[in-house]
Amino acid sequence: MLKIPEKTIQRLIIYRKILNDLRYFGETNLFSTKLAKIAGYSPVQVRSDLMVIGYQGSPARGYDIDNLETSIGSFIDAPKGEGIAIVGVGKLGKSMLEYCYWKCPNLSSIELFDVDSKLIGTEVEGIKIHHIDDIEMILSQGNIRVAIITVPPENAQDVAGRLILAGIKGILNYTPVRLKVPEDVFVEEMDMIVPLEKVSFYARQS
Amino acid sequence: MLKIPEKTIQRLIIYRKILNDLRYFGETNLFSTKLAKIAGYSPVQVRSDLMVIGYQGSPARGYDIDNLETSIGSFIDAPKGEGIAIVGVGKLGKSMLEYCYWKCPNLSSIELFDVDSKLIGTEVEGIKIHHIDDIEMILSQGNIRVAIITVPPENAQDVAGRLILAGIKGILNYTPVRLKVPEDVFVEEMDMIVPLEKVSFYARQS
DNA sequence: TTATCAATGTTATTTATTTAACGTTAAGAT
DNA sequence: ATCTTAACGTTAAATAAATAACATTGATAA
Ligand SMILES: NC(=O)c1ccc[n+]([C@@H]2O[C@H](COP(=O)([O-])OP(=O)(O)OC[C@H]3O[C@@H](n4cnc5c(N)ncnc54)[C@H](O)[C@@H]3O)[C@@H](O)[C@H]2O)c1
Ligand SMILES: NC(=O)c1ccc[n+]([C@@H]2O[C@H](COP(=O)([O-])OP(=O)(O)OC[C@H]3O[C@@H](n4cnc5c(N)ncnc54)[C@H](O)[C@@H]3O)[C@@H](O)[C@H]2O)c1
Repeated sequence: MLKIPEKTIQRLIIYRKILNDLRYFGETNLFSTKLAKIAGYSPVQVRSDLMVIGYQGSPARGYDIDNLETSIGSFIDAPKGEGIAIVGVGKLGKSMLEYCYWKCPNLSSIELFDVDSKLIGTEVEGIKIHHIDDIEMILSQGNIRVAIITVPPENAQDVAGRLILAGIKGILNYTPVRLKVPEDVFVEEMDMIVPLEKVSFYARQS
Repeated sequence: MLKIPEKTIQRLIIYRKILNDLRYFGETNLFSTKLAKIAGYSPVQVRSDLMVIGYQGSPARGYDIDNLETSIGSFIDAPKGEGIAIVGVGKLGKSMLEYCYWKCPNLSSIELFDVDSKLIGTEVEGIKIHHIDDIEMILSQGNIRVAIITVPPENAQDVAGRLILAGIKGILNYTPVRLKVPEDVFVEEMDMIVPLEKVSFYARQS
């Protein structure tokens, strides 16, 4: 299979979100120029990205919003929806859970894990918190491949190891720890310190 | 001035963090190979990144950790420390504030803003929350160029506009809204939905 | 019916970034 | 003292990504 650049995938996801918003406002079609303008890229960029998923527009009417949104969806999304695990249901974990719960479009299930005995068995958004020791058992049942880590830094590597044993292939890492993982596990760093320092650097340049 | 790639800046920040950790454990020097291994890049990448800041190591002893950390710092950091504004002191904003307050190394000041009359005047971590209407007045005094937006999506664009009027040049945007900003304002998207869908996509491929 | 035109899909070019190659350096061994 | 060697700094090559160029499409109007 031919390798699709991460940046392209990222932009496709952004296009999809924009299309969804526009559809909500009753728009039915648009040209690459408009999509590019909203997304903040060039029209050529947009067109060549759409080439990747093989979507065909019309020179006269541009792209059909409904259609294109569906096409991107069937390219990006898991066919049966994605299940995720959130490990560490503290302040940040709870915030992320609530956000996912209300805002993520293609989420089929959420599992919660912690070690705090005061939390185990309680519910957030109607979802029960399990003990981290049960993670392999619980994840072996469903088809959950993605996890969010929001535990204290000192437990992050240990948790990552357990997640991988339980079959997790993608991680959103909110801790400042650089996790050691096998090659086939995809980690996305969510810590704010790197972006904050980067923004601070560029803000100073301008 | 010659343009430095964003990726290089990002990696330099990561190197610095690693060096800091190693120094904490009493290490005094290291080779590009080791730094690369921990950071997850190639040794050549590391060496050519360090070339950008003009740091010289020794073929025999590699890099002096203390020295290199300082060199990266004086290249990346604002000389007098960076001040930031956090707009929207809700669940997420508070979480970010506490994290910055305890974890950010080069932060000289934090200003908080909200609209909720129940919050105005109260303190978090000893920092008073101001009304958003006072933002221009307050930011005009200090040298704050960076802001974090954690308000509801419907207010994000309005807040961004006010921040820019108040002289902000860099934004960490935690809302799912794609902000319209002038060319010289640097925006970093912090929303989790794009990364989550991306990770989900790649997790499925592997 | 056919000419026009604006926007598309695709290939070619340019630019940016990463990786490889190689000469240089200095500590430690002979 | 000089040889060896492993790691550095730098230049050159390769790869990846974005942009530009251009041929193609099909709706519209003469
Ligand atoms: N990315 C960011 O911008 C950002 C912002 C704030 C916090 N953080 C990081 O996120 C993490 C969580 O922060 P928080 O403020 O929510 O902390 P918190 O203390 O409120 O929550 C941590 C939770 O993890 C649980 N936990 C501890 N060890 C565990 C384990 N082995 N398995 C499962 N659960 C475990 C704790 O019981 C607790 O409920 C920290 O690493 C913090 O540094 C990141
Ligand atoms: N990036 C992520 O992963 C992530 C996660 C959770 C939430 N979010 C987003 O972050 C934002 C905040 O989420 P939250 O859960 O903290 O919401 P919240 O309602 O707890 O907090 C929002 C705060 O913003 C204040 N506010 C509203 N309008 C304002 C204005 N014009 N100026 C200043 N302050 C104003 C409110 O008074 C409130 O205190 C939302 O946009 C949400 O979608 C993002």
